[in-house]
Amino acid sequence: MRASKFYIKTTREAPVEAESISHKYLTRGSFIQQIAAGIFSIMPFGQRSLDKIRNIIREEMNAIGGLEVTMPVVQPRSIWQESGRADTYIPPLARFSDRREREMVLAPTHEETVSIMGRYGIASHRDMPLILYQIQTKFRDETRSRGGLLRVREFEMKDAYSFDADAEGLDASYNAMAQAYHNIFSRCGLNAVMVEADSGSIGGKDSAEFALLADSGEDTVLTCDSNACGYGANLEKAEFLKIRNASEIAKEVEKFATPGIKTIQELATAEGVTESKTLKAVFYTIEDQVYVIVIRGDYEVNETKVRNLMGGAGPRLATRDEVSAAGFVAGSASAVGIDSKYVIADDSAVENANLLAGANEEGYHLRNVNFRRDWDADQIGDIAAAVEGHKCRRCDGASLRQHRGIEVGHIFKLRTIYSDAMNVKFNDVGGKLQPVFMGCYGIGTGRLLAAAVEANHDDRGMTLPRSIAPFEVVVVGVNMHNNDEVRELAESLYQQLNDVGIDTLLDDRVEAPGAKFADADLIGMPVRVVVSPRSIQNGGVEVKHRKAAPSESTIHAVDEAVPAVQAMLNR
RNA sequence: CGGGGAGUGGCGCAGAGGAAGCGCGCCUGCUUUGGGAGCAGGAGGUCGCGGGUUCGAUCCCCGCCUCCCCGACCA
Repeated sequence: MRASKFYIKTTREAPVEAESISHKYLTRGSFIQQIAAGIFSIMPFGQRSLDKIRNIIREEMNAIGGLEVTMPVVQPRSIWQESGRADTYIPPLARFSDRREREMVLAPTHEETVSIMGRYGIASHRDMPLILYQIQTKFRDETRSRGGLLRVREFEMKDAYSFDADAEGLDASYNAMAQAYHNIFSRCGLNAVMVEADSGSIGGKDSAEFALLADSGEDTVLTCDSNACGYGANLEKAEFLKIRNASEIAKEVEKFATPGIKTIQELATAEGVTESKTLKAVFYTIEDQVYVIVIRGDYEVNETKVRNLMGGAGPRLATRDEVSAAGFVAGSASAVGIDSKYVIADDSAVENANLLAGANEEGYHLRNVNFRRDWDADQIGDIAAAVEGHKCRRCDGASLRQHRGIEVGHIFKLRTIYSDAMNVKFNDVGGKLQPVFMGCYGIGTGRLLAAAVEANHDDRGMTLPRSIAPFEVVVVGVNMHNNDEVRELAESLYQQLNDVGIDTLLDDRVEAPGAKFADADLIGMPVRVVVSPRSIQNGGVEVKHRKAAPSESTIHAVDEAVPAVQAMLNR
């Protein structure tokens, strides 16, 4: 490709609203153009990088037997009613009516349509395993967009779906997909970690997320410090080892005055004990009912874990009015004297004796409160949030470390939730009708590009790996428009590089050399070849890797230039 | 959904109740040519939209729209 025929509209300055590195560089490099909040056009440079990403994904999907399909963005709402998600997936689901007043949605994901595709043809265990995938546009109307392509409303996703006859088959498909994902991310220059995750609104059982650890991410990921252990999970899912207090004989409850004390910290300080000797009471509303959630004072509640414990209903913090209407005294609240139906407890709260708790009376607390004797809960489980420094539960010792991360991929074992709802069934070996075991697997292509920039850049621009940079090599002809020798050599080199299959851009624009160098660096041309009167005088052409300093170029004789470029590309 | 901020040529910004400006970019010509060149001459704006106040509003007032950032959190 010749730069004079390409659409290069780089700028020195990025729009003020561009906060993240990837947003700035992708905008300045004319890869993307914003149209509305969370809605972008992809420009020619961006298109080239995304095409390369898509091809890497296709190769890896095809390698595990995936078959590419395309499913519709616009779908009748009725199929969402069939799966039961029409009413549970409300905010992100963009709806409209067509001219016949038929209710339509813009697809945010494709479990429904792929289930319909699956049930059309899967009749026998012999039809499986089957993996279908597509690379296609999604729309989610809820998420607050941010960071350029990092989080958008309209986005392209590679979504794959597996169909298997049983749980073992699903495990095999899931594991093959996990390996394919590792391959994809490493080929795109990303060191992504696979961590356990909550399955959220997609549903299903096991799920894992692939995260690029980066401060610009909006995900929180915890990993075990021990390399041997390797445990990792996102915040919604992460478990940790709860350190129990030393066991004690239960003592008599004592009520005592605590004027002005409202917080756990104040209470623990006033009594001269650690926060682990206290019980914290927090109020959540779940389906219009106020619940008191009890957790040991040194831990925090993880809402996602509460949702899962309560069967998927969305908890939210109760309002001040709801709390007082339910008869609780904020600041001095506890589960003591509360009907256990409305009490949810973290296991940390029930495993420790003689704790401090609110007296449900303004200005009073209780000493020596004990589970079962003084209060009870119908729902008990792990609902505590892990934070940096907590001990790993997997290896019983090492500390958990907390990171920010960009979620670049997510894989789920759906099992039979969609096949049951959507009637995807097959005859097993014994001739019995069984639901299909499904899995689903997603990668956001645009986010992957943005993440790759977050992970590969310097102060001059992007340093994307060869595999996903828009071009592999740029040949810069210095003043080639008015120097025949330079022009002929640059043209010849351009031809030779193309002939050996290297994706090359010839910068034949009438621009000052500095402008061409600045653009090559901004866009992140992996290898730069300079042809100029000076290079010719020095014996040939200059070859430089993008990551090398501007002074670190090497001169190569003309007939050795192509092998030198190939060697540098492959290093 | 809550809180904060911002809308002025393609991009970055300034501006004042009375004839819309600067830098970058763009066009033409000349000069220049190794890290975003110089000179000269040009093109390009419904000052987000609607209403109000005023002799006069891009500026003041009211309403709306859009975009960005932060928070989605413990009583």
